[in-house]
Amino acid sequence: MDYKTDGKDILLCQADFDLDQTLDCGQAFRWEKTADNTYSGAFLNKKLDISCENGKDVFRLHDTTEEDFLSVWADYFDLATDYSELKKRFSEDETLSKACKYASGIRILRQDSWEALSSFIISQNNNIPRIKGIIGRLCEHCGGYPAWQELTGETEESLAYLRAGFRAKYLVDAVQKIQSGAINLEKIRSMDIESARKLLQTIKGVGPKVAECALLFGFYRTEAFPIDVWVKRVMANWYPNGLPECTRGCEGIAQQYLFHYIRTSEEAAASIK
DNA sequence: TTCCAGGCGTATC
DNA sequence: GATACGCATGGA
Repeated sequence: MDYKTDGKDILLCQADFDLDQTLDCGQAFRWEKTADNTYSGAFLNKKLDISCENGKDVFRLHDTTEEDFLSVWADYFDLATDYSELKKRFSEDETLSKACKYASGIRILRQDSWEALSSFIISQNNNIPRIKGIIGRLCEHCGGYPAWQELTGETEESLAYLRAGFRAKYLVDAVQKIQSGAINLEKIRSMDIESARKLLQTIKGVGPKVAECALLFGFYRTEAFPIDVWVKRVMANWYPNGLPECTRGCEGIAQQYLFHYIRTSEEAAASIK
């Protein structure tokens, strides 16, 4: 890892990292762009302002100790993974090659399991701006993203301020199942993926898609492959016979390039039905 | 006004 | 097991 500290900030030199593509691509919902090349956000109860210094590969993590950088942010931003190598693998496939070139700075964020699970419960049949709105109200009300322990005792009615609609009762059920011990997030971490999928789907409002998102973004199970309305279009248009071999074991990471590509690129939009 | 959004529960066959 | 439909909310 190529970085230095000046006693106040961390300066990180990092390839394959673009703030817009990573922090505003629908995998995490509480990073806010505060200026050109600058985002403000948080992981658990640690806040961070991060800016790109040269429009390319130099990043400033403001007011960050070396200890926090190494023990928290390096992991969160998945700095130990070689995305150049991954993209090289993916680029054996023609469409993936285009998707990786289109947004070459996407990384998977290693998020908190509860935040990812609850965020993607909120995400269902919803659009990204409104998901951010609901999560923003939740964080404002709780003074940061609430741990599940802080939500025990909440009801569909007491969560009305979120304006989350029918999803509020699903959050309540998730909290209750974790509180009762029926779901143990730490144990899910070490489960085989099929058992983890089944267990997560015992929560009301958690089906195949939300479970895959929780596993990919909250548990870093890179083989999890969330299929939403956009990825359905990806599969129907480009992979009617399934994903190519080169994605094996990292289907979820490939998915993030494809999701971003079909959702935002004009080139992709022009080539689909 | 109608349609849609990082879907899922339920009813019905 | 497959398919159809309703669902809260708010922006386009």
